[in-house]
Amino acid sequence: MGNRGKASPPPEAYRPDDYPRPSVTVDIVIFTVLDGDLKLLLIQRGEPPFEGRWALPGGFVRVGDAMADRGEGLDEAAARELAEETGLPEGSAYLAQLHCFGAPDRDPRMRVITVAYYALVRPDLVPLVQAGSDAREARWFSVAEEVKPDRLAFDHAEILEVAVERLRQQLEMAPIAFELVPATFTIAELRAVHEAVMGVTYDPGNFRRRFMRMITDGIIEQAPGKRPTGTKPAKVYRFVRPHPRR
Amino acid sequence: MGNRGKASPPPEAYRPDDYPRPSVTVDIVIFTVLDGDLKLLLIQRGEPPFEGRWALPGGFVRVGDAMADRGEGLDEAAARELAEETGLPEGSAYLAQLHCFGAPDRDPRMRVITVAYYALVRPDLVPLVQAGSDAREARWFSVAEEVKPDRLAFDHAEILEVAVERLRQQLEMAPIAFELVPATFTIAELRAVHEAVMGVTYDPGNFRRRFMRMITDGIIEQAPGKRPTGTKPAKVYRFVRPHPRR
DNA sequence: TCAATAGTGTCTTTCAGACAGTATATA
DNA sequence: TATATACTGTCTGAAAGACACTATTGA
Repeated sequence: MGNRGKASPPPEAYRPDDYPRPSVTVDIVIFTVLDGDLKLLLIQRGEPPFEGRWALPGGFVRVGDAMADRGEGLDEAAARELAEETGLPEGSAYLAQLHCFGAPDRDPRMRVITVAYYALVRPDLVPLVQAGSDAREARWFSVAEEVKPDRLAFDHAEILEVAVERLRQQLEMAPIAFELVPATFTIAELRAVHEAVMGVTYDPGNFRRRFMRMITDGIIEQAPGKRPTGTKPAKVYRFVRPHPRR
Repeated sequence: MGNRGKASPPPEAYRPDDYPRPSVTVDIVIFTVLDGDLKLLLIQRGEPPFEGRWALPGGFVRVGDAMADRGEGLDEAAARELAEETGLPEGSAYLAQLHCFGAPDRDPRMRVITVAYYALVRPDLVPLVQAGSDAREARWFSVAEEVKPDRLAFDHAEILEVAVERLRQQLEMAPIAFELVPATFTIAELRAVHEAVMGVTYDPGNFRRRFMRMITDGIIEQAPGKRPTGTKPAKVYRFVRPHPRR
């Protein structure tokens, strides 16, 4: 980028300060899996536009005011928002940038460009969530059963759609399922996460074998103890780098 | 952070207009493959900062000034920049959003957040490129041989790195190689593209079989004619939806 | 005729999916 | 004892990689 930037063939030398600037926000699609169901944290808006509607948590990126204060980076802003909205300590959830949305009319008030992130909260942390969240109403919704995309504020339905798509894709490519189970877990629990996210069922035997390979690959290892299941107790495993952020 | 309205747990009701806003640009990593080599279009900067250094083409997103004019969307801005910088008609290259970069100090002058895109230009269009590009010096660089990441302006080395990574990933997942060959192509040409992008060599026989499957899948089909190769002429194929944009 | 590339065939390994079978806990 | 789930084994088919082989052109 550079100066010049404006119109098609104009020569050079634009002082960027001359350009109108958009507001920039981060919005976060916060997922967890509870009881074998993919859930999403939404916040009820307290004022217009979309008053009373449910929306993704988010907020403005702190940009600073000039030379002195340059504000925060995008990942930083997202981590801060995530912590603020959930009450969880920073770094306790997986967080990754998703996509940038900037349709001119996505906010009726003004031009707002948002950098969407998605976050994965381990289910054992969910009980801690409500605690820290601020005044506004926050609730977990079942993505499959409860979320009504056309009732979401702004373009958040579109963001959610991209997020689910990306989550599914990542789940098949990266060792990311561990971000959605407690520190130790059984194969069945891991399978439940996959099934909840992908919206399919997996053959228990085949699924197990697939993850047994991760043991020989050194990605997961058996942990001490067993998990009672109602019938035969199951072995528990843990992710080798115990719940890595990145 | 010091916007006057800091913001951590504050109740509500910020008039977004109160917040300082960043400049927002789009930067485009424009790839092509020429002579079996992955190339990148860079532009030499004519003024500080980074005067004389090579940079990704890009420019400011038109944001409009108020109610009346809301400006353009991000994809729109990227398509416009791409057209302006290459002289190619809009829509003649594949274009997809890559990632958003917003480190506070990525532009020494001021706070600038950039939405990075990557573009794929078919090699048969490359000769048309210089024509339309404006006064500034633009040149194709071999990504493997010529680009010196630490000589690039701003954080463009980082953007490039992410772009190459994404391109490789996409090449293995999506029918995207067709964006880097002429409308009709031989298997060897397609293989050359894959080899250039991935930086490896493929067994010709195995590679062929892999793409023969795309015929039965209806993704590519044989086209009339043969391509002389110096020895035995090769069959030519075409992408079934002839070079789809999206 | 030779060199070079186009194009085909075969063998092996890996892995996913279907599915049967065994083991071990609780009710 | 019954049953539900943990866990193991087997078969099949798809696909990738290594590699040998045939076909067809230009020089």
